[in-house]
Amino acid sequence: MDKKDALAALTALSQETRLDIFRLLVQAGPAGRPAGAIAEALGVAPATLSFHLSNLTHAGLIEQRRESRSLIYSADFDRMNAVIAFLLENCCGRATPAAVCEPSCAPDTITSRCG
Amino acid sequence: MDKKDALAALTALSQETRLDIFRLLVQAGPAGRPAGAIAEALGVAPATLSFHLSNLTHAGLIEQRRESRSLIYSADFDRMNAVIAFLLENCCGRATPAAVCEPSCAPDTITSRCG
DNA sequence: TTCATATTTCCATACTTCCAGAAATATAAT
DNA sequence: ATTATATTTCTGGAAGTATGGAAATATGAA
Repeated sequence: MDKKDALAALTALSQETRLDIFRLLVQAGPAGRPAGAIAEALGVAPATLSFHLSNLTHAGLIEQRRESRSLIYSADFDRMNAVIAFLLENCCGRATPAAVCEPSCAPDTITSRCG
Repeated sequence: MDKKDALAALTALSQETRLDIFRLLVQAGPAGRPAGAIAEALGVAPATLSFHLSNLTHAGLIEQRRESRSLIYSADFDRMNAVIAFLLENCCGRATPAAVCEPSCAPDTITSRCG
């Protein structure tokens, strides 16, 4: 991940509504959540939610898929790993531990380790 | 670290000049760097640098101390650790490894480990 | 095709952030 | 005291971001 991508991710996550959306989707795991359910859970207007979902998507932090009439959004865990790796490498002056981040629905599969 | 603090840190780091400043200060280690040297290194106007330093300070990511006429800024590594811990806990659905982040000038003292 | 549901795009408004010149403040040297 | 150096605060304009109502688009059901 280069600086441009990291800045985009940090910008996306530095807004309260978007951070809330992302946290919700992390909890939801790979199954994700339809836009409507996110809007209801967080109490934001549909147009506003759409604006923020678009922002998170362009930052590469979430993915979209259609299921019938619903658009399902889910967190991109690999991308979030890359963001954290960038921060560790560039803003902490040390090397990155492997795979620190996993879907919460699969806690048994955590593979992180430090060398 | 609560959500409010994490948002402040993410907001601060999501701006290119401020990310550059912080990276420079991480490289500089606990010794830090005077404002003038940062301005020169990054090629930003003094007033602009001061604006960004103030922003980073309020976010808790850097500290200031005076040495004669110079104001020396340095990265707050503990705070950066807390930001990464927040991201791991809240945006990755997993627990935090201990102390992932150390001053680059003291690589021998890295204490990180995963449980 | 007609209707309902789910979501986005368009638009205007309100607000925030970035920037750097000019003036102010703090410290130190002569 | 006067002068020089280092940095911040003040200021205002330009640019970017957030919000939500209304209209448009996409899908599916009757």
